[in-house]
Amino acid sequence: MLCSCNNCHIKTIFYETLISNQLDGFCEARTELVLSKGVTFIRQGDEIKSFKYLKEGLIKLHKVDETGKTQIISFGKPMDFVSIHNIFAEKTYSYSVTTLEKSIICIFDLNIINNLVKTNGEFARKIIQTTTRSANNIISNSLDMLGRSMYGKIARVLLFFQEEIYFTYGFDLPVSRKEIAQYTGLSIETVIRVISEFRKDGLIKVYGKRIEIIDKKGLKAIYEYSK
Amino acid sequence: MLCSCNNCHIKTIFYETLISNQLDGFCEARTELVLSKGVTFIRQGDEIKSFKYLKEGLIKLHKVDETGKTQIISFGKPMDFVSIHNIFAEKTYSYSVTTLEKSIICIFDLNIINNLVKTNGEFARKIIQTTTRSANNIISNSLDMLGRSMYGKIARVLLFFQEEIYFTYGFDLPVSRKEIAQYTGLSIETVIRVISEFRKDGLIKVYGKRIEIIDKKGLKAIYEYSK
DNA sequence: GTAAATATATGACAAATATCATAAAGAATA
DNA sequence: TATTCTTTATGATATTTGTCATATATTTAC
Repeated sequence: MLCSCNNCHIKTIFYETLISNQLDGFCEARTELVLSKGVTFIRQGDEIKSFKYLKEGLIKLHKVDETGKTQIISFGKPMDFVSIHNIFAEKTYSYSVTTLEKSIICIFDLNIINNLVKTNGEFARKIIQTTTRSANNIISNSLDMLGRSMYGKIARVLLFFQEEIYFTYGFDLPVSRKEIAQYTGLSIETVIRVISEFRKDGLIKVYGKRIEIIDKKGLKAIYEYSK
Repeated sequence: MLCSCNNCHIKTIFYETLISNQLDGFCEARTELVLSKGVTFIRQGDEIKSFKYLKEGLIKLHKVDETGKTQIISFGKPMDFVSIHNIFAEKTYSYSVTTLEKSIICIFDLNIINNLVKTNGEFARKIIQTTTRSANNIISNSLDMLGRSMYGKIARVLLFFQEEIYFTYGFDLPVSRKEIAQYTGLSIETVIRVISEFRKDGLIKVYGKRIEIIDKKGLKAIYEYSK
């Protein structure tokens, strides 16, 4: 069965808003794509033809600015809408999307979604709600970053992976120091140095990509007092 | 007549998507509010009861974080939806809104808008489009700021007021140096110093709040090469 | 498996930005 | 008008962050 995943946010929206015959057609129109780590499956400038949804895995949204510098906009986790920030507003993507781990993407034809928005107001309302929340998250994030020192920025990144992605104190960082630099706006060396300092201060243990958070309170304090 | 403003974006959406009897009821339900400079008409934490639209003037969206520091999120100009970023997603505002100049706000009851979204899919689609575009602007803005030096940040602010608000090379800055600091994440002294430097370098003339852009190309070059 | 490329790490130094102090000008208030 | 408060301004100095150089470890390509 195609629409059988547990905890599927979009399925929940469908069940809450669609009448059952709409739901059936919808599930049949779904495509599932299994992608390995490091695959760029949406490219900045590509025409938007489908609505994508992250079922499993981890992704990054990133873009290249006029000067050629790469910036990471945000990280996406399961149940996130991948393509929301442009899909309803523009014809092409203004950013790229790349998997950071093996991921499963659900793909719906854009016309079907658009049609549902047009013909089902309750569905539309839910979509507005979800896209707005997601955009709000990105906005709070960048505003937050803008006001913090390098220590606060790095602490936030580590806490993000611990609290929102892996839930355990030990985990393998899915991003390189360079990618953390692209996300925080810091230089690579600064990122490496701050991680080293955290290690020397006994806040974390580091074995290459492997991070173990030893003193979470301390890390959180650094984050909070870093304004 | 209540719905008689030219260039009203929301009226355009209505005309394009509503049938005429819906439109009539809508215009009658509208309230217009004239506010002088410096009035905070939406407060962080307030319950969201209406949909607000900036007809004339200039506003700032701002918030206070946990540490008590004020941040300016964005500036709003005529035809901007004031309340979009929370209205469909949350029950209360996560930011405040204050006039920077005498402004006129159009107010619609939230229930009416919500009803239209539910019953008119084309209207819903337009609302999604507008809110998404606005959120995208804020996101590009903060990402852009994150990657620039103090010179680039200040140049951007000055160019913003010239290109998007006043259109003339000479204008009165509607914000204090302190507010520019809250917007850019720089310290007040740095903002003042950079403006002074721009003046000493002949890029602008400064008479208190009055700014005259002398060398726009130069300012733009500083902005662009400031990554 | 070896070579090349990339990622991590650290030191030394330079540049960018913040902080503290002080002062003058303007705006708000009594 | 005098007084207080806020804003703008600038210097001196400290702190933060970036750049360049170099080294080792790790990954990728052949």
